[in-house]
Amino acid sequence: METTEGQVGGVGRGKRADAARNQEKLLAAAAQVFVTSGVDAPVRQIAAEAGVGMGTIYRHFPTRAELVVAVFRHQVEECAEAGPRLLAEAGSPFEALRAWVDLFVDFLVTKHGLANTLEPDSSGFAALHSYFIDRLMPVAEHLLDAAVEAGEIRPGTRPYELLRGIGNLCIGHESDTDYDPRRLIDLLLRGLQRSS
Amino acid sequence: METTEGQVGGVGRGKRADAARNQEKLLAAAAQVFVTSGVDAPVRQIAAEAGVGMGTIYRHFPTRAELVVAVFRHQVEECAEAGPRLLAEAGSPFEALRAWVDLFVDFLVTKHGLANTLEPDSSGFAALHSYFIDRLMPVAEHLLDAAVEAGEIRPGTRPYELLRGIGNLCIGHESDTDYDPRRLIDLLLRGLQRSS
DNA sequence: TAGCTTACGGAGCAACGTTCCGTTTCGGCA
DNA sequence: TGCCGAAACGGAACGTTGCTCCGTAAGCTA
Repeated sequence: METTEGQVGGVGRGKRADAARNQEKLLAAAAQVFVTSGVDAPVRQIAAEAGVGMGTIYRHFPTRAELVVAVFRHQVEECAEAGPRLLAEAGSPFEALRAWVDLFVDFLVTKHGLANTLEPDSSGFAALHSYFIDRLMPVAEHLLDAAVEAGEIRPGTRPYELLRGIGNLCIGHESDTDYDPRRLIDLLLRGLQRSS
Repeated sequence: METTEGQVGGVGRGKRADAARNQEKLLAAAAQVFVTSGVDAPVRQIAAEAGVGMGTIYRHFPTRAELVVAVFRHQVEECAEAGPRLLAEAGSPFEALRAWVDLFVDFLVTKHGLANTLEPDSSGFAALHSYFIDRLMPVAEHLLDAAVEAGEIRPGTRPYELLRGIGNLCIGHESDTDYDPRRLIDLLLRGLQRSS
């Protein structure tokens, strides 16, 4: 599951200088292109934007998903870390859950087309799915458990399903001004609450 | 919005015999292929199954969406007609709404990949989206209004959003045994209920 | 600086949706 | 019955995609 070398982050320590440079260029170019054309942008376009050949992009990121993961790693990480913090700060576990879901939705909604890739198959995006789930599901689980514990929501909701549901609801919000996923997600959260 | 001639249903009245025959063959083949390979099946595959050339399929159904619409028209119609009937039969408007949503979900869930095409853009599937919305939104609206009227749910939920939300939640349920859209849709409906 | 290793670039392949047009078939009319 | 224009057919061909492959270029080490 490695991106290029043993561990992530260091871009290219130990690699050849040009390889490290190109990896940086690719990450920057991809981030740029994702903003304008969405995460489904043609690989060629990203390569062109980076001034790099097709071979290079696939050597650094054998799968599109790995490129996407690399680009968004930071933000996913932030989102994951926000979970426990919100739990400590917010007035109640449920409020923490709500705030965290907002964060997650913001993330998905601002990344053109990201939500569509959360499905397990999604033609080669499996790695992306795994990464999201691996990193965020424990956080969601923690928040849900706390809210159950506090008696604010009914037990029985699966963290995985909640994440996928939220991801799904965020699909296609762009280019459709009549559709605001947040309202539906709000309904979902209400549905979660203990109906006392 | 016509499929081939002025009105739907009659397949090919007034057309040449071979044209009518081919349209039938295409509908049958498409229905068949959709079951096994999903609605995203390659056009070539449908043409081959029908024993027909590429040109023929595109002449009859200028857009994939129109083919899909033609194939599922019956079932969409049934679903639409079930709305008022359920309202009359069920114990309460909310129960009718729930039953109707169940019907809708069944429809989406049994058609491999159909849910994915409900987005307004979805690369040429715009016609499909329009058809679904045109036909089903009034029904949903009616049910929602009745439930609001009866004081069972809070007002303010847009029928369009509800339909799209349900559609979205149904995406990707196949090939993921851990994901059951129905549980989430149940949450959504709970969230709709007046929290008295 | 020589030479081995690593990485680069883009031509090339397969699959797809869609278009286009030469060929075939139909069916009304003499 | 035979003719002929219109209607419909089939599939080759085009553009676009993801991805692979390998000859070439660059970097690093000794």
